[in-house]
Amino acid sequence: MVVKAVRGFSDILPEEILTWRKVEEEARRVLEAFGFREIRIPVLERTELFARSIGGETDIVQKEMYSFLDRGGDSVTLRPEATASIARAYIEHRLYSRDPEVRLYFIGPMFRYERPQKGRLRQFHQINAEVFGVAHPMVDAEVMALLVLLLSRCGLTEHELQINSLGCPRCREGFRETLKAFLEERTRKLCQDCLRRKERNPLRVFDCKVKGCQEVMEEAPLLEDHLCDECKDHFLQVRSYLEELKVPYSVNPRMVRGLDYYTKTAFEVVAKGLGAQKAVAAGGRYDNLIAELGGPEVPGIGFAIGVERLLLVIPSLPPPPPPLLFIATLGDEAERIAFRWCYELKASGITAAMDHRRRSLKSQLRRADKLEIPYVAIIGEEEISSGKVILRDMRQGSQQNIPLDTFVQEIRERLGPSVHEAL
RNA sequence: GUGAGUGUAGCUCAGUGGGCGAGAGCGCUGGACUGUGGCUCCAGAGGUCGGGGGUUCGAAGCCCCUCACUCACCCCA
Repeated sequence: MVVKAVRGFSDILPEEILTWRKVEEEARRVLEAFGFREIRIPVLERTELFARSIGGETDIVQKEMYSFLDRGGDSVTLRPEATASIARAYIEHRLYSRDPEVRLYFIGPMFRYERPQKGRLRQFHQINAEVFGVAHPMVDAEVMALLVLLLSRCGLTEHELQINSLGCPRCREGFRETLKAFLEERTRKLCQDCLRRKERNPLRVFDCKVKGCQEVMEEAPLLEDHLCDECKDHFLQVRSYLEELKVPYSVNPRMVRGLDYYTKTAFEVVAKGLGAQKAVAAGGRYDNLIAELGGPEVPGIGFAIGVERLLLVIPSLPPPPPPLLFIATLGDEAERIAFRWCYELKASGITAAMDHRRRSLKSQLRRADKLEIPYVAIIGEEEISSGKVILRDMRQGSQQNIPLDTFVQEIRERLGPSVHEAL
């Protein structure tokens, strides 16, 4: 094999497809029941969109984007996430003028130039859901509740919803400075990465894994205690509405965000068995994003589910079923007849198969057995002259004769639509 | 971008004080059963031992470089 798939880009093989479909179908079912409508956004956007929404200083924008100049000289980027694009579409098509509340979802691949590891690829898939136009904390709780519901429907059992409040630009800026000052006094105890974080995004020091840093952060001031009245009240209400819906959650005061646009509520669903990349879904409120992108003052909230990560922790479905009937042939004429029968059966929705390699009857049966095909028809010169075809039940090992000239009709009646829907 | 660990048949893996024409199980093909699957037995096909260079009489095993995969860091779904 000379040419292989590009690093971090993977094929999804037929045996995995049913599990993928189940997740996507559950997502559509649940989201549509909650009033979300599907939107499809382009793979490519102007680089500027992501620089402005995600934040020009974030790692995603700095070093993880697939960006290039197109032939017209414009800088474009394969989307590293969907929220920015959905927000762009919302503004561009003035969807806010149709109804004050707009709910959208999207399923598709994202691209980030990162080093692959468990639960992390360069092309990966997300299920995104966004609500535009409502600032009320009820919506925060509803979105989290439906996320948990959706994940459980997909078969995710061991998971935990963690929530936090990131505050608004006003209170967060103040806290940033407070925290930075706190860190300045303990620089000797911080790791190299955290010294860098201290400058770029001091909140990130909270989720450093180095012991020394964690010890320092035990005593660090918490954002919780520095929220403005509005943010504090919002967070309390979100919690009370989650309780109203009986959604279990825990507050994680150290949870922070890598994207700049988040405000107030942030949440994650973490699962066991995922290694270091243990968040299967994450989201939050972004009340200033639409305005920052040039739209009206409209609040928003949403989440993204990492589909590959979810697939790692839910049971997989069995592969697609084999054909229903295999036609084994002996001789040229039999092969020709079987060829026609297979076509006619498949055209009416019955999956049939045959072998075109002129193998012995034994090897044809062996193949049918290996493929777990439940019925095998046998046709050779004897059957052609007697006008009777053998139909063998592979599970029971029994067989009977059926008339050659009404074969297709006979098979349709016996094995037809109860198993496979007609085309 | 950083670090560690792995690359031997289609798959899962044995094989290092350097000496093998390179093995096993499963899978594949054929036969025993010349037109009847599964079980059993027999036979066969299939390998640039990731790639390149070096050391050596001799390298799958040692040295250097390189590529790929995996996990972790960074970051994140």
